[in-house]
Amino acid sequence: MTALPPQYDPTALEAELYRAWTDAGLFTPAATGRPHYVVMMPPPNVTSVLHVGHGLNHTVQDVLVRFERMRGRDALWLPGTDHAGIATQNVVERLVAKEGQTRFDLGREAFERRVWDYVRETGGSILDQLKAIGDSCDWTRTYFTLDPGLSRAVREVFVRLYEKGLVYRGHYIINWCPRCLTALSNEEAEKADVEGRLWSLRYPLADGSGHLVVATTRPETMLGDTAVAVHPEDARYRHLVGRAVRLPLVDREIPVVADAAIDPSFGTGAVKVTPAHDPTDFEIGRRHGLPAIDIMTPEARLAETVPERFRGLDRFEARKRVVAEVEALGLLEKVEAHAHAVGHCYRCDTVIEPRLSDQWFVRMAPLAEPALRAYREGRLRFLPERRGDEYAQWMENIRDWCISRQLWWGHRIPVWYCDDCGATHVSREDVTRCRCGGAVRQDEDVLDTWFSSWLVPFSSLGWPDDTPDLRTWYPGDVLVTAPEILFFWVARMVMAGCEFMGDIPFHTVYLHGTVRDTQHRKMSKSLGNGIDPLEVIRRYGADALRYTLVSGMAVGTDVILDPNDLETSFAPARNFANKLWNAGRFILSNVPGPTRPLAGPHPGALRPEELTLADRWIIARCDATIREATEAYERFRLNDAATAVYRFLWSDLADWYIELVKPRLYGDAPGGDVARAVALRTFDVALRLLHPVMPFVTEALWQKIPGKPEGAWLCGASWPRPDARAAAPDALAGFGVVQEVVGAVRAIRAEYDVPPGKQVRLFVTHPSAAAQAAIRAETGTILRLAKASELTLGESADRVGGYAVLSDGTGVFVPLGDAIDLERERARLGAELGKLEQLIAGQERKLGNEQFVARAPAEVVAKEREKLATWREQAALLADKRTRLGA
RNA sequence: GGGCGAAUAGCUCAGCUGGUCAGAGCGCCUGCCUUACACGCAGGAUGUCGGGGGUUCGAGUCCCUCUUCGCCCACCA
Repeated sequence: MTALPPQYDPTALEAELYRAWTDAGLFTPAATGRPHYVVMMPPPNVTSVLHVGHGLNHTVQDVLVRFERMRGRDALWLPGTDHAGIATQNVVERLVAKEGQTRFDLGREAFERRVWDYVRETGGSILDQLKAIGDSCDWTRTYFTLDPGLSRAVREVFVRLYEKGLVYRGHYIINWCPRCLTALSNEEAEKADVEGRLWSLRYPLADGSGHLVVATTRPETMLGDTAVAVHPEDARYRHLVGRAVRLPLVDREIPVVADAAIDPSFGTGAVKVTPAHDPTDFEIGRRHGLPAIDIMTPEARLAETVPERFRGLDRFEARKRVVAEVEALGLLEKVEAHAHAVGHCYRCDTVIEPRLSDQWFVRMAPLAEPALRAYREGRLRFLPERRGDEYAQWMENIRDWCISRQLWWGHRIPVWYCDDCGATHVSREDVTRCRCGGAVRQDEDVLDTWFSSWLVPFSSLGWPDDTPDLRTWYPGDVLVTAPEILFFWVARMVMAGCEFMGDIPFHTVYLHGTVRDTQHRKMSKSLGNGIDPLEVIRRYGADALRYTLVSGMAVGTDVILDPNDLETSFAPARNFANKLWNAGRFILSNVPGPTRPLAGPHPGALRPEELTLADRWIIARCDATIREATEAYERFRLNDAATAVYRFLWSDLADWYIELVKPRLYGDAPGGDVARAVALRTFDVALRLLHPVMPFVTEALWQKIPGKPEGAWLCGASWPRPDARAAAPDALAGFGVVQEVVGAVRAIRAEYDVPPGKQVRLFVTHPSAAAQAAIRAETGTILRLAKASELTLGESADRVGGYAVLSDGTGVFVPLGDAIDLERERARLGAELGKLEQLIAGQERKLGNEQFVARAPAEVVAKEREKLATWREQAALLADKRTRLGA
């Protein structure tokens, strides 16, 4: 075989291996009829740039898919991109702004073309970046949520829900982003705690008999007040209900109404009512027939409906102005600090303005019912389990979904209005003319991005047509994502699956953690604390990135990485890949051709009596690792799986088996063929077990395995199974003794500074029966690894030496009289002891000084006392050592 | 305001159904360029398992409480 370089160079191999896998079609499953394993990739935004969050999410998915593929399931991981309405439109709007224009300058059609150009130009890059991570998804099925097929599914769903009465148009208070100029769903309005203020304002009674005090966090909205509300049972205000107050600044008379929605214990128990700008107030307004005065423009500036001096002011400017004027009138009762939650746009973080408008909604309760049932009946499970409660809680309190967006980028709402007869057409096909013959115009709005992504488990497979793909791959199995989109996407996919396919789209939802920095802050562009996965791949390799992410992640916990120290984070995994590489180099260079089968009916198979204790031990360890890793992968404990294989490869195979088997591999030493067979087989197994996590380095090595079938890829190879015939659990204990003996001698050598090249004699005293057998079986190994010239079972005549007791009580004795220069060693110890005694004497003087003890801070004194104690202990140890050397 | 997590070596974390669980990696200390690997090998030090109380023959592991961080939900203006 061609010599492999001593350092693994990921960049030289990864791209080529990836191409080989795709060329071989390994990621495109054939529908063989075997059990399938289907994972829907959370479609990244088409404009997004790969960040480490993708890295984590995709590594987890890829590990699971590769594992199940090797287990023989038809594994489909279906990739796609999301048109991401608001996010993408914002990106292009910024580009247009650089040219000094707005989308309104361009006009709708031109702007849409501009977005399409942008998407076509840059849209694929995120997918290419995913390939660098090693994603084994089926690129032949890649979709985009604005593809014709998926767009047809969107229309079909809209029309069907409309026909069932589950889609409706309504006039309500919705969450409005004054910067994006669109309505948002409740989920898209992220609540954030804000340290705000609560202003108490006096509203004079219209008859001049006094005033009412109302409290508000948004004083500017008073310009749109149309009532003051109190609780009907509130004795303080009962006499005022039905009377009127005079709204300051506006000079408008508004009624005092009684409404049960008011909490008498909060503030003064009297509330200003602004039906056009608050959901609760809107409901109160409805119940009492109050007018709703919209006082704001879409940009959240004050509108024509307020007194002239306020018009055009930004809402926060207006707030200051209103407060100032109220105060000038002597009507500001008080201002208090007030912490409360305020909605922010999840795309641009602008403070949400509740706004009254006409929007399209989905009635969700009927859709939630079967989705909730699936969870309650255990057909749908969550990892970690507690996330299931969040899901259930959300489903139980589900609110209608505002799906219309005042954007230009997205699926246009399939509704046409006739201006002549006023008819509304909701249609799967484009409508060009009304029944009445009049012209029609399509609804200007587009649909929420999530209105297309909630369908992907089936729309990506050809729905609404009844395609073979759909029949084969629906329902899927596992959904892997971050908890942030549990409601946006996961919960809604379950509802859509139940409604349109009659079955949930996956049975398991695995919600992994978030990648955070060492201060536990989420990594983000704005904080500048991100880690660029491509840089990590460039410097350490994709395998190192993957291994680091996987091993840092227990089920449901976050992954903490230091963006300022990639070396600390990623070098260990890179080192592991290199270790694997070198173990492979060694084994492969010593195994020139195919080896004998380990066990079984084959004529050349190894016979049990040919195996040494060490052979049986490594086979047993290998089998145990197969069980451990397999179970861990099955239980989504990817970190445990990674750790198990790491331990086996490094601590067992490399540190022990390879070391001890060397003499058998060189030349024509006896037992060489057995050693080669065992080494190759266990190494092959380890490569398979590790492949899901580190696909590249394992594949590169596996390609060199002698006897590998022509054209076979580890990526498509079978998952290893424990081989009961070759397994030897008893060897675990036996070889454990061997390891302990070697370890004990090494420790003694280190302790007494025995020169590295110096051979020692070794006595094993009163060994247990099992220990005796093990030591006899591997005497050669012990002598070599302990650098001992002879091993005697029994007592030694020497008195000077190092002694150790093993866990089973077996004693290990190393005479040292002839192994070290006793005089020199005694002198060394004596010198060390002398230095220490001087230090101790000085310290004792210091602590004997009453001035010091009385005046120095207590902690300092304590620290000095500790030092003294430590030195005394060290001195005692040195003295003991010297005694053992016969001094 | 409700609900839920987490606090274990200097750092990042394992420790799943109470009894070799006091661990791993990194870092640190001491030797080694031993012909697979110095991205390595061998040896070593380090923790009142957040504080307090309880259950138990026995508790990082169960219960209560306190402290500190984090997450989800919520129309008290």
